[in-house]
Order: sequence, then structure tokens, then C-alpha cells
Amino acid sequence: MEIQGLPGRLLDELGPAIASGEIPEGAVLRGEELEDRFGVSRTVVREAVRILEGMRLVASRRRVGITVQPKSVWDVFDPLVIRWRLAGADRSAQLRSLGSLRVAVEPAAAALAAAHASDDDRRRLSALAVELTMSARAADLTTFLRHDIDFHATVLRASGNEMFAHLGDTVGAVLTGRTEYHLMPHQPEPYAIRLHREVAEAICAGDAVRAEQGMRTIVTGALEELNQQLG
Amino acid sequence: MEIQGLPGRLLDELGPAIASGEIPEGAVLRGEELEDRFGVSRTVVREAVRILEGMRLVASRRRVGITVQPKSVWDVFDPLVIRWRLAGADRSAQLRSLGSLRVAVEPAAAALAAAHASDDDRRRLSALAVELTMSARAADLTTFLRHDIDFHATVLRASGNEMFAHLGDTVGAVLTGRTEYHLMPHQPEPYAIRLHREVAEAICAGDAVRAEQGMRTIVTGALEELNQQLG
DNA sequence: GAAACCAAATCGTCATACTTTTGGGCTGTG
DNA sequence: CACAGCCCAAAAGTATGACGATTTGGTTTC
Repeated sequence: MEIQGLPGRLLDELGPAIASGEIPEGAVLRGEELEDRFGVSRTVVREAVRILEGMRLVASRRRVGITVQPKSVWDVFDPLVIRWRLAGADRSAQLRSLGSLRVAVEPAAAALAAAHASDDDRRRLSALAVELTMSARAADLTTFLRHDIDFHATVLRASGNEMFAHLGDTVGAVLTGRTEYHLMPHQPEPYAIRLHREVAEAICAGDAVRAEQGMRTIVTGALEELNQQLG
Repeated sequence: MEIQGLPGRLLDELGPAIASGEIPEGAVLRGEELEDRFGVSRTVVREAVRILEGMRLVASRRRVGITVQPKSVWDVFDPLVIRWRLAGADRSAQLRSLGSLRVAVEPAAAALAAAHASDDDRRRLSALAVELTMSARAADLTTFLRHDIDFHATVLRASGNEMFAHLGDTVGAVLTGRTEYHLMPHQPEPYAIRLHREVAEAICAGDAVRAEQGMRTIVTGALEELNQQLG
């Protein structure tokens, strides 16, 4: 998943710094300065910068340097950008944005999944719903989180829409994030778990309406909880 | 918007070729081969490849080369990837995916816009609804398209959600695409236009439910029409 | 036949030199 | 003093040669 090599190391420094706003919009970096600062060659700096340019975090112009772009042009759907923002200062803004996105997308995905899921997907969802219940009862937050992520990713993938499917990792990052930063009840809510079972059953039964409803309740609930926690 | 310089030129060749499937999954390119084929230096090839790697279209490994990644790991939200796919062989798959995405996102955006739009946004939406009506009546498809794109982008931006806002360009690409490839009625449908006016009014009035409903009707209509055209 | 080893292929990194663009200062003039 | 145009230097863009690192696949050896 990560970009590797020395450019990757550079990226791990610069990306979060820019995404968190530590290096503000309009700031100008010089290639040579980066070479010195990180003790790497021109080649490495240029390739790292090219990648950042691909994400629209920076733009490089002759005679002026590498300027940090305004947030409004960033590729906010890039998985790395999302992760960097989640780890940094505007974590809460990012969580809010993603929360709304989930409310829009996941119910639609659930409805599509009810129509298009493969038998394998349906089996997997049933199994995950059970495991979710068990790990919640055992108060095992780590495996609960793992299964929760898996559940939502499976629904998104089962929708048959490649773009929805791709949001699986992103949703995973959100769930991980809110657990890591203690934005979650320490005990998973029994009601939320019942809803996951409900959604799994609906998808298995091919009931698009019920699947969509259930999922909508889950994600709007998560969003409300988030808004409460963040004020 | 474009990546520039020689790497950009390379990208314009390789990106579409990969995104369209012309260079299939698993294919292996060698850096030196690309140097020869395009008559550029290692530097340029490497930077272009880095960008493609950032989009997860390819992965570069020692001793083996630059391998085209399976479609499932591509950054399908990257604007360039979307454009390349729209221009190439799986245009219809891409249009379908984007259609579903619009159905999920745009109604939610309209609802949020009704709550959060600035006065300026509201004025702009009203104006666009009028201009839309006029250019439709004049059968001026070019300006109609321009205003249509502007309308949807404005709603997405007015939602106040940066991720929704970012989909404005993408939706624009979809609308442009389906016009260019004659996947649209040559005369804009009067009913669809009435709906745009309805949405604009609802957002101006702060009526989230009505805005969401209207927008949902618009985008589901567009999706159905698309499915009909594509069989 | 299996395991260890070696060699070739290819990317990764570095150092350096040259080219191209462009912003800002300098100069000269009205 | 204001303004226009020219010129220069600064920074990114490109090219190239050399070397290092790593993986693969065949070959040798036991």
C-alpha cells in the first residue's frame, strides 16, 4: 500500500506536514532545501514531489519553487491524503466529511448488495455479523474493530460498484481512527450490533429496502455520535 | 490541472493505454524500453512511472519491471484515472459506476446545501436554473451543458462538505462525456429542467427534504436513461 | 532430486552538467 | 517621478554515466 524507497520516506514526512496544515497553503519549498534537509539526492526529492503533485498537494514551478496548494484543490479522495489528515490536526474535519460520505454511500451500497451480492459475500456477511456479536459480548475491542471494518468493506464490495468498493479501505481508516482516538463508546452498543445483523439478513434475503434502511440507521447513528463527541 | 513537462506527455500516452485495458493487467514494462519508445531520459520515465504508481495503476519492482496492477487496486477516484477511463474502452462501466455514485451523493449534497448554502450560492443556483431553462428552450446544447455542470457543481460545493465538493469536476466529466458520446437526448427533457428549478427553489427556501427528493429524481432519471442507452 | 550458490537483469540512488523558463531588478527614457 | 523594456540570475526540468541493491532463475554440486 505504501510507496516505498527513499521517496516514500520523504513522503511520510512531507505529506503529513502538509495535510495537517503544519506547512501552510502558499508556503514555498525549494528542491535543494529538501535535499539538504533529508540528506537525499535530487532524484529522490523530485520523485517524491512528483507524487505530491499528483495528489495536487503541491505545484512545482520554475524559478519559484514548490508551492503548497490550497486545500480546495487537494485530491481529498486519495487514500494517503485521507490517512495523513486523519492523523493530523484537521482530523475532526476529515472525520465529519467522511461521516457524511458514509451516510450517502453505504446505504446505497447495501441496497445494491442485496441485489448483486454473490453467495460467497452473503455467507461472509452472515458469519461476520455473528462474530461481531461475539467479540462485542466478549468486550474484545480489537477483534470487534477488525470484524466491523470487514463487514462494511464486504458490503461495499458486494455492491458490485467498483467505486463503492474502493471506499472500503477509507471506511476502515475511519473506524480505526475513531477507535484509536477514543471517539467511540468503550463498549460497542448492543443496538448497533443488532442493526448489523439486520443488514446482513436483509442482504442475504435480497431485501434491498430493508438493507438500505438498516445501513442508513447505522451510519447516521455513527455520524450523530461523532458530532456529539466533536461538539 | 494537467501534469506538465515531458513526464506529462508520457502520462498522456501510458495512462489512457493502461486505463482502457489496452495494456492489460499483469503486463510488464521496462524502464529502458519506455526511454527508447518515447525518446526521453531515465529521469522523465521514472517520474512518470512514479505518478502512475501513486495512482496505483502500476507497481515497480526490482529485477522484474513495471507491472500493471489489477483494476481492483486502482485509485478509481483519481480525476485523471476517471478521465482516462471515460475516454477509453470501459467508458460504459465507468459511466455506470459514476451514475450510481451520483445517485448516492447528489441527493445528500442537495439536502446539506439547503441547510448550509451561502446567500451567494443560493443566488447563483437560482440564476443557473433560469439560464438552464433558457438555453434549453433555445436548443443551445453547448451552453446548456455548461450551465448544467455548473449547477451540479454548485450544489455539491454548497453542501459545505469538501469531499462532495470535490466530486464537482467528476460530475462535470460525466455530463460532458455523455453529451460528447451522444448518450443524451438531443433536446434536454422539459421535465428534467423543471426539476432543476425545483431543486434550486428548495435549496433557496432551506427545504432539505424537497431538495433531496428533487435531486434524487434527477440523478436516478439520468442513471435509468444511461442504463437504457447502454443496454 | 534437492539445496546452495552464482550471475544477469532491472530498478534504485547519486553526482553532475546542461537547458529552459520566469520573476524581479536595473536602466534608460519620456 | 513613472513606466516600459531589457537583461540576468535563480530555480526547476532534462540528460547521462556510474554504482548499489535486490530479486529471479538457472546451474552446479552434493
